Amino acid sequence: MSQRKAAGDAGRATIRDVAERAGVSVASVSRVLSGNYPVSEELRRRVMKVVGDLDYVTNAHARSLAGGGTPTVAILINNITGAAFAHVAKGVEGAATLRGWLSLVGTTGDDPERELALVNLMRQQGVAAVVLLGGAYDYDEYQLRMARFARSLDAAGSHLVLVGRPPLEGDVPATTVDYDNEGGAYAMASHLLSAGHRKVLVLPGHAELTTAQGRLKGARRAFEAYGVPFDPDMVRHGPYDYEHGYEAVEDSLRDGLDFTAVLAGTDVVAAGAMQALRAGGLRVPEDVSIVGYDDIPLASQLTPQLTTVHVPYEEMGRVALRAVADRREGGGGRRKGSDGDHLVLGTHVVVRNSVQPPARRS
Amino acid sequence: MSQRKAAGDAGRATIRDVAERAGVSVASVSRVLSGNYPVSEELRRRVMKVVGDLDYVTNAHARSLAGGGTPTVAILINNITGAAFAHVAKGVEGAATLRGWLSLVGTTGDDPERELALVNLMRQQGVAAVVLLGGAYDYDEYQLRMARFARSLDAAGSHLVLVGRPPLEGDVPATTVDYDNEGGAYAMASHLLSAGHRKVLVLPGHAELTTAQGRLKGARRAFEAYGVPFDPDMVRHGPYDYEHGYEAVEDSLRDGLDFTAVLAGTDVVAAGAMQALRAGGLRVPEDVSIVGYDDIPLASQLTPQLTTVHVPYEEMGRVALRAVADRREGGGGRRKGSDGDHLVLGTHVVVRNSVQPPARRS
DNA sequence: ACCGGTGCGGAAACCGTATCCCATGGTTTC
DNA sequence: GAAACCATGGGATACGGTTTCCGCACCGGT
Repeated sequence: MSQRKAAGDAGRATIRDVAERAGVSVASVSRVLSGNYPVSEELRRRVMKVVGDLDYVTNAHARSLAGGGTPTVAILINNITGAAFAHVAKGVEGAATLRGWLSLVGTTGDDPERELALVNLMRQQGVAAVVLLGGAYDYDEYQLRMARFARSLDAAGSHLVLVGRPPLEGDVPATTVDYDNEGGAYAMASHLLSAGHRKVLVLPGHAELTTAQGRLKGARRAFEAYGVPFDPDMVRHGPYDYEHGYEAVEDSLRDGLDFTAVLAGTDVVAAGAMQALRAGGLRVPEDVSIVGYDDIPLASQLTPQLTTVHVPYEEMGRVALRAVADRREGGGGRRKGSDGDHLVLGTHVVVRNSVQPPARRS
Repeated sequence: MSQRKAAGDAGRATIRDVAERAGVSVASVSRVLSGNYPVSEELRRRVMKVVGDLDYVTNAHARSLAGGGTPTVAILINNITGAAFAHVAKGVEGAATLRGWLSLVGTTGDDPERELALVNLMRQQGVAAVVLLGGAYDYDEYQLRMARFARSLDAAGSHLVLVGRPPLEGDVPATTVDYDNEGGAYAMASHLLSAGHRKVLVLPGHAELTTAQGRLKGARRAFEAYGVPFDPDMVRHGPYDYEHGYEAVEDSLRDGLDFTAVLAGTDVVAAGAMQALRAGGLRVPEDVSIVGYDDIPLASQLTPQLTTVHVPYEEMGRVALRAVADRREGGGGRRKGSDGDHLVLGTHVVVRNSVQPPARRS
């Protein structure tokens, strides 16, 4: 339509508008704003005045096209509603902000299709790194897919960070930030065993989920260490949600399963289990003990407060971001599997009030 | 360094690389990819082959500079850890994804400074809209600040959406998606009153927070409607967290306050209150009834399950995004305060097991 | 066989910013 | 007093795409 010169025009002000109005060159405005070049006080004043008047902000797209631009991290999360993930996200975000980085959050809803789309989207955005949160499904296809992602991102100058899942096999350009999942489960199960429990209902999670596998394995090892036979019939798999905890216990009670404790794969599952026990007329922890995993706020808000395994989610987020930042600054030095590509954080049992020595039961 | 032509070069592939390798022009590649221009089958095939080989994705920055680009919504949230906010975010995200929009999440940590920085950051990103989540602090300065944000964004072709807080006063270019906060509180309080409760401890939240003010006002109106005098001493203000709920009840018990029910401003506050009551040797709901507000998953996971007010958080998110999308498509027709700028969603009481008629107490 | 139309590919002009290179004027140095 | 220099500001170009405008072929019609 019009010559786009019109004063009160719509659309945002450009650096050119500022330059023109201040009677200086575009380059000068850019320099005043980025401040990486000597400028006279007079010039700075004049430019800043106009910037204020026009409420000008630089166009981030143009800036990053031209080479500048603030680094961005993308956080890919299954479900923004999950407390544990939210804490990791918080950690990443906080650490990113601290360095002036930007962070995006995308949710995949557990849909591989959507995950693919998001990774590509992030690649388009030219993000410095993509942080993938949560346990992985242990299919071969999944491994391949991730390896492809990693290479793809790497080729584009970006980087893949896996948080809360085991590292990829082979020589894949990705960083993993993990926690001692199996160790936590071992400690947690040991806690129950040393309290005298022998009949334990185990709700590790989905059988194909790496976190569930690790937790189950840790528990198993503890049983072995205590010389207690591990009964596979006492294991019920299912999703990490309240409903599963509830139903698993409900079913077990109906089936007449004999147990004095529940080892839940997650605090939320534990909450469901607790509710089902109550519904079944059992007291916690007098009749049945319960332990969880994750140590989300919910754990200390339940009655009784839940004994659980603390996972340093927020710190994992911070560590993940630091890893990316270091790699980016450190220049692309060593690349291949030299360690530093796999960080493992510790876990520990938090003892609260949901465990007692087993009472005699029917 | 080198002439940037080198084949296995680092950095992502450009559209030029694709064109060259496919033996066609840059324009043709662009056309094949955006698909808004007729292309021969042969050409499409050749280009797609190379795109696959090179694992090429378009540079989002360049694209949006050139006019195209996918619209982006920014979600600004106080604390990503809050369940209610997370649900709104989920709603926004879901609706955005559905239309192929992108969404960012930023957290302000309740820091006005950071909020300002984020809004500017989003302005730089050229987002289609900025969605601000959560109750507002009712200072005059805050109103001014928001009005400035709104105008700033509007001038840049973006738009401000306020979710879960009352609309801005005056003629400000912003959309508000709100819920019937006061009505919900009115209904909730009525529920307690009709059960026979007359001594109610009220924990509405921070006195300056608009949501807290609305909830308090609704409760007050219910008391009036029932002809029950409202005792200001029975109101304890504080943050919307578990600790506040716990401490408020703990203090009230210590002070010897006489109450048969707790009207909490939030489910999380209710959870804290419940715990404190138990710690004080009181049963819920036999000795003291409790109600919450928000209806986050926690509410139905507590024991007893919490009677609360359902707020359609996720839907609010969807509605917020729809409002933005409509406005963007509908062309900048009407602007000023004609309604449609303020949407209000309904709330309703969800009755569970945390309320009983009052028992006789000391 | 010539002409107009149609369909498709190419060259070039932007989009808004950062930066490289050069011009200029005043200051320091011999 | 002239030459070399430093501090600044301006002009031009690159970044990676999209899109408009053109031109070239190839088609059918007369």
